[in-house]
Amino acid sequence: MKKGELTRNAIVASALELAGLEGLEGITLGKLAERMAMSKSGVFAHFGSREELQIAVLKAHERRFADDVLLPALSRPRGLPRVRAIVERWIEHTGTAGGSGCLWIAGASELDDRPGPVRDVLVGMVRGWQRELMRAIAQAVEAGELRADLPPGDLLAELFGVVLVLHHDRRLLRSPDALERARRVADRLLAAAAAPSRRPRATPSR
Amino acid sequence: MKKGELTRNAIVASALELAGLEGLEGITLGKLAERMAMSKSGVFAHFGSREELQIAVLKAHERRFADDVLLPALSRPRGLPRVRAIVERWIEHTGTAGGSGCLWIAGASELDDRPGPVRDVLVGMVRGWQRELMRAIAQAVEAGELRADLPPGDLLAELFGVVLVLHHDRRLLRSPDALERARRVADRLLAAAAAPSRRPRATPSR
DNA sequence: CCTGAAAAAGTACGATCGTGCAAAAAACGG
DNA sequence: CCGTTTTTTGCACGATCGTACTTTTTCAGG
Repeated sequence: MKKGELTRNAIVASALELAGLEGLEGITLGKLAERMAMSKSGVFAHFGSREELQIAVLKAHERRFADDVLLPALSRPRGLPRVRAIVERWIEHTGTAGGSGCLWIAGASELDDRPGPVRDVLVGMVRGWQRELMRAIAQAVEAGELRADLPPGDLLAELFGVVLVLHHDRRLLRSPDALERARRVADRLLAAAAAPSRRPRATPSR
Repeated sequence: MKKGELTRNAIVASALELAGLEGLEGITLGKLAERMAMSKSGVFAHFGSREELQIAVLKAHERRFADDVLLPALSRPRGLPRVRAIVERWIEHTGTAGGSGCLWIAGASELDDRPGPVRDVLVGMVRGWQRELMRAIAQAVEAGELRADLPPGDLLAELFGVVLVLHHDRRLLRSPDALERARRVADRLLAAAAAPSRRPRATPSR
């Protein structure tokens, strides 16, 4: 019970890479077999079906995403600092992931009209991530660091938008300044959502 | 020189519908032939290749997009009202287009790593649209209705983000309140980007 | 080293894909 | 109505796809 799991992991890793390049639907037993220098049947045997493989890839991405974005931020004090850390790492993750884009974002377009278990898994993961970020925001609101008078879902959506635009502009338009713009806009959004400090210095500019 | 163009248009229309359902890569000569109740070769003959067909579909979408979003807004006075009209219609277009999503957004994910003429056409269209919106924003800045001290590209990105989130949440997560949230967030973003009025009434709420 | 189990390969299948090419059908101008 | 051009069909091709099965190779434990 050793060799099997080992190559299975190798296959998933290779498939994850391939998916970043060609999308979830681009994962093909043939291409994967060639990449792994083994037979199609050999690859297939480790997963009962292609869908199972795709799900395994999604799970691998989830693990990597958690390691890159969420876990490191959890060591920061809860409240605004943690929210900032999450957003910062999220942007970094999306804006630099070696060529390959975020599987969740790419998968959203591919699967949004294709019902099935793969779609369900993806939806669950995205929902889970949104819940996680929402929780961090709620803590910052409780701590009085973020305004309580605007829906937390709105801030979540604004930040999500920054990441989606970053992904879009970097990958489709190859815009070189998408990354720094994302950082700038995220900062401004967080600043606008910050609770007014005790002594508000009006227009700190100038 | 009549019948040909007629069926060609019908094919493109059907393909546009299909693309909204299955994505640009989901356009298949077979499926299209079935939909049109004609032979694969009959469909194929009107376009020299599948890529040509995809490009024709992209152009059809562009025309529809211009008719729905840009043209009606051009009748509004230039400046902030026109910007507002564009954003409003853009959100409506993205948030209600009968089930089918925005081809540009869906295509962005499919084509971002697939070089070729189709990708080039898509990039050109998106760039053109951004330029158009940027122009409207610049006019509002010139008119003194929007602050001049923040990069116009930033506002563009923020608004683009709203639309991308709307598309994502509606189609993948089937979130029922995505549309109203998009309107709310867009309003807030525009308000935040508005130039401070002569006599600023602080916090008009309450 | 031998043996039973696990992993990988081999092979075949029906589908569907985009595309070429020759034949047929339909549309059109005189 | 006829002849020509345009539009559409029919058929074939090589590729690739996911999957079911049988067989071979590789591995691990006594």
